[in-house]
Amino acid sequence: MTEEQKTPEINILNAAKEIFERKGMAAARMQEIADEAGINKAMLHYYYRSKQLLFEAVFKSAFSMLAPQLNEIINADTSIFEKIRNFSSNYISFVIKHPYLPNFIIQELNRNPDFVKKLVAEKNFPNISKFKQQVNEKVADGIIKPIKAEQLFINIISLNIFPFIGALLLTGFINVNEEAYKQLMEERKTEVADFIINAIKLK
Amino acid sequence: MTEEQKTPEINILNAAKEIFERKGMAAARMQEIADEAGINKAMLHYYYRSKQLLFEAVFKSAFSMLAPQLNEIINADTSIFEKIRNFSSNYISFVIKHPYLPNFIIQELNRNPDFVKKLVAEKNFPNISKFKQQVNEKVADGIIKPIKAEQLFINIISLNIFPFIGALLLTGFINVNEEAYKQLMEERKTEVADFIINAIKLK
DNA sequence: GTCTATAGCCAGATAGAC
DNA sequence: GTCTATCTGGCTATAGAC
Repeated sequence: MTEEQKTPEINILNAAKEIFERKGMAAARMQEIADEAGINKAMLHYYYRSKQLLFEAVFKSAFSMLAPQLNEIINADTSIFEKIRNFSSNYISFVIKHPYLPNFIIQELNRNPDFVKKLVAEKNFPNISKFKQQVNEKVADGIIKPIKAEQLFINIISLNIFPFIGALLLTGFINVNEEAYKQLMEERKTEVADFIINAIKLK
Repeated sequence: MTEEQKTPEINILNAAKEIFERKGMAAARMQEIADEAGINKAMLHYYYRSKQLLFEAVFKSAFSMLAPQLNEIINADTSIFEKIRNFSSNYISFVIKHPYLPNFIIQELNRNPDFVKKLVAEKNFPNISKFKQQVNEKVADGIIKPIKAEQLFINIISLNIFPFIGALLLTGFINVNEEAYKQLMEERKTEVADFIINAIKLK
């Protein structure tokens, strides 16, 4: 069906995502969201009561799209190298489709640190203990070089997420246009995993 | 001298940095900046005319603190491995002292993409061509594994910057307190360079 | 449920006394 | 140069007709 049959709630939520993710909570305007949704400003309040509540709905929805992606690296039932390859490839593909999403999450977490405590308390953050154990085993077995699982985790996330968050900064330095930068991101679907595996593999 | 002899302009600029970097342009309030500076709101306008102009002064000042740090990796007159070691160590030390700065820069660039074009045009971005040449040489000489200089550059920046921008997200996953996370960042002053060098060094 | 009109508040900016 | 008081515009939120 080309004609989407969506409820007003969903329609508003999608419009709000669009605007909030691009502008952030503080700079977003309810009028803009209404325009994006093709409805009246009053409707936003009718369905979501306030800007704050609408924002929270968007944030939760966005976070629940990102978290499972990150979860994959932690609790998949595959070898450590495969996890790294799958995650990098899948995650980069995902973010190419949702370029503003990671920036939005991180931005709003930074503006509102209490969110994190709440999300942790609600078990919205997968625990990395399984990944940690796996890394420690491989280190002990002499498969990978000695490295703290936490540092490896930080490296994997950094290499996959930052190039999107810092895209504008990086294009400024590298001095390429948007098209060429996209090409670099495509390459990273395999490049990043190769880089990480080279860094940790013994022999 | 313990009593700082600073002009009102500098005093305001410092206060504005503090607030803008933590809250971003849109969420920052002139009243808050005035309070932080210990002066009246009207003074801000007397010295900087408008919020927008004050913001631009802050952004330029912040960017000019960050850019030279990044410049170092590109145009230092040392071996590629030393560059990576120096940069990682220096940059992480720097950001530990200015934790909100990279996030602020990236955030405001993302909200205002035209800034980038302006900054590039004003030559505020160092060109990476020297770094590129150096990487290509080392690849040709069989010192490092084949890798595009652009990808290596992205990796270096990502590994050094993201852990600060995404600190809240990462602490959520790793499930450590602020103190333990700081300790991880301290370790990264050498860990990051080791990781990168392991990834690219040929045997 | 959906709209128009408007209340009410808040923040940037300025007027004007000192 | 520095302050208090105030204007003005814009934005969230709601009242109320349909």
